[in-house]
This record gives sequence, structure tokens and C-alpha cells, in this order.
Amino acid sequence: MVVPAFDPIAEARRQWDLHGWTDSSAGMAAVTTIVRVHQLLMSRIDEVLEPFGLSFARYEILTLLSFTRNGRLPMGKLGQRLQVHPASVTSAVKRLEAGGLVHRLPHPDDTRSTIAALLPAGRRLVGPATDRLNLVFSSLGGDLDNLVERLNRIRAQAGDPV
Amino acid sequence: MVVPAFDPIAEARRQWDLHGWTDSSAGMAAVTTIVRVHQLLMSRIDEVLEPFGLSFARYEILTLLSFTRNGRLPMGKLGQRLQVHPASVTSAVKRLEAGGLVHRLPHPDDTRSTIAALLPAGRRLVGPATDRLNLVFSSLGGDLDNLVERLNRIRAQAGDPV
DNA sequence: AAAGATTGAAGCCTCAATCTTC
DNA sequence: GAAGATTGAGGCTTCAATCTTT
Repeated sequence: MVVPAFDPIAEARRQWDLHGWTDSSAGMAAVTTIVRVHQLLMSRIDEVLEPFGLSFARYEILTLLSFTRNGRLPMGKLGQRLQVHPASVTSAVKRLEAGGLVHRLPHPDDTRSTIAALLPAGRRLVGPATDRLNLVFSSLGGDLDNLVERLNRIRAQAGDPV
Repeated sequence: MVVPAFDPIAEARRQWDLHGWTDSSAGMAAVTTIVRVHQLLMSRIDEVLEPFGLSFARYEILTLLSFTRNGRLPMGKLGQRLQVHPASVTSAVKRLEAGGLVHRLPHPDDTRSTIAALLPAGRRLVGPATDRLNLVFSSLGGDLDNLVERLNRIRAQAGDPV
């Protein structure tokens, strides 16, 4: 993936304006910028997490579990917190289980439900992984709270309970 | 994917602070917010583009081609402009070709290179698809230029030529 | 009927390997 | 050897369908 010397997003916006789509150029530029930043962040995060054998999704599950009293959370709850499809949770937990970081338990009160439970090996990973991730986060710079606030406007507009 | 009544991102940040990771909570919240906004935007865009039989990546290729003098661009150029891996371009163009929206030509001067060329059916799609996307873009609201500016700081920090 | 979870299919992305041509 | 493009593999996501339990 060769990187050009100029900014492809700014160039694209110039083209939209040039072709008479001035009314959409700002929105389009915003969308492509978000896509690009998402791509860059994920790339760096995956790089940092790779030595731990974790993806970002799996790291998030580990962290979520480590925050609970007993390191346990139902599959459905995980999906809600991470805002992903139940199938994604099943897949991620399956991999975490294969790595010996988590295991599944039946829910005591509701046989339909499955509980993901943190294992010692999983808990040992959370701290170091977070430390490494901090290097990425702290290098972000800028006024992040303000950025989040502006992004939250888009979330709210889409119906998110911000 | 059930949506909870509270904001999972704000709740997660509260948890990080609670567990003594105050130094990373702002960065983590920024990352998860970007991930969420990316997810929401892509979901809405895919929904809008679905009737046209297009994905966002394929729409972007069509638009890029429509901006050129003769509707033609080498595969490699497309990858640079869209900032995606060459394999992604190959895959997207293959689908566009299957839909009769684009076709492949050999490069006249360099036999190694392949050129993607817009077909009439493809050109007819660009305008209407863009009109529909405008509905999404215009509903974004807020100061988009300012948002892009703040996101560009992250891009620049990652080495993008902003 | 509704809820919780899982499976299989399909799309998009990346990477590594490969092939042809410069 | 380097560049352009393609292929196959693997990861993540979603959806639709399915199965069990409530």
C-alpha cells in the first residue's frame, strides 16, 4: 500500500467541488476521514496487541471481564457493551477460550444463557496489554474530549444513547 | 444487536477511571468512539447503497473514475487514492466488472499494469447514488470542518500527508 | 411467541506468496 | 532486482436460519 505525497482526501474533496457537488463535499470528506483514522488506529492497535495474541475485540472482552466483581459476564451482556452482533461475541470468546484466557459456564438461573469467565492467564494479560496500548493512546494528542464531543453529535443523530 | 439505554462508551470510561487507569481513559474513549461512529456511518451508507448493488468501496471507485477525463485509472492508482491494499482493489473491480459497471483494459505503455475503465452503466449509477448519499451526509450536522481538522491531527501524527 | 446463543454464509480487509513484465 | 497485479488464506463483521429454553 504505497502512500502518495499529497493528501488523497483533500484531493478528493477538491474534485467533488470541481464537479459541482459542493453540497456534499464536506460530509464526504468527514466520512472518508473517519474511515481513514479508523484504519490507522486499528492498524496500530493490532500491531501492539499482536505479541499478546489478541485482537482489539478480544482485548475489550478481557478488559470488560476484569472490571466485574468475579470476572464473569453473560455473552449477551458482552455484545451490548461492545455494541457488536452476538455472533461476533461467540467467535471472539471461542478464540479466547482456545487460548486458555477465558472459559464458558452455564448460567445458573437461565439455562439458555452462557457466561464467559476470566481465567488467571487472561487476567495476567490485561494489565501489560493496557500498558502497551497506553503508548498509542497517549501519542494521540490534541483535545480528545472535544473530539469525542463532536463525534458524539453524530452518534446522537444516529440514535445512540449519548 | 440490542441497544442498551445507557451509553456503553461513557460507562466504560467510568470503569477505567474507577480501576485506576485514568491516564488512558480519555484515549480509550476516543478510540472506541471512533470505532462506533465508523460502524454507524458504514451501516447507514451500506443501507443507502444496497439498492444500487454497491458497497462503499465500490462506490468510491466509480466516483474516482467518473472524475477523470476518460473514466480510466490504473489499478495501482485506485489503491493509492483510496488508501487500501491492492488486493482490495482487485476484489472490488472484479465485482464491478461482474456487474457490468466497469471493465479492464491493458495499459498501452506498460503491460504489467491494468486499467479500470468506467462503462456507461457505471456512469449512470454515480449521480443517483451520490444524491442518496447526500441525505446521509447532510444529516450529519455540526461543524464537520472542525471535526475533520481534529481528526487530521491524528492522521498527521500517524504519518499521513495531511 | 420471545430470548439467548450458535452455526454457516458472504463481504471486506490485510498479508504473504506468486507471476509477469519492466 | 523492483514494480504491478492477482491469488489464497485468515480475521473480523453482519445476517439469516436454527435450536433450546423460557
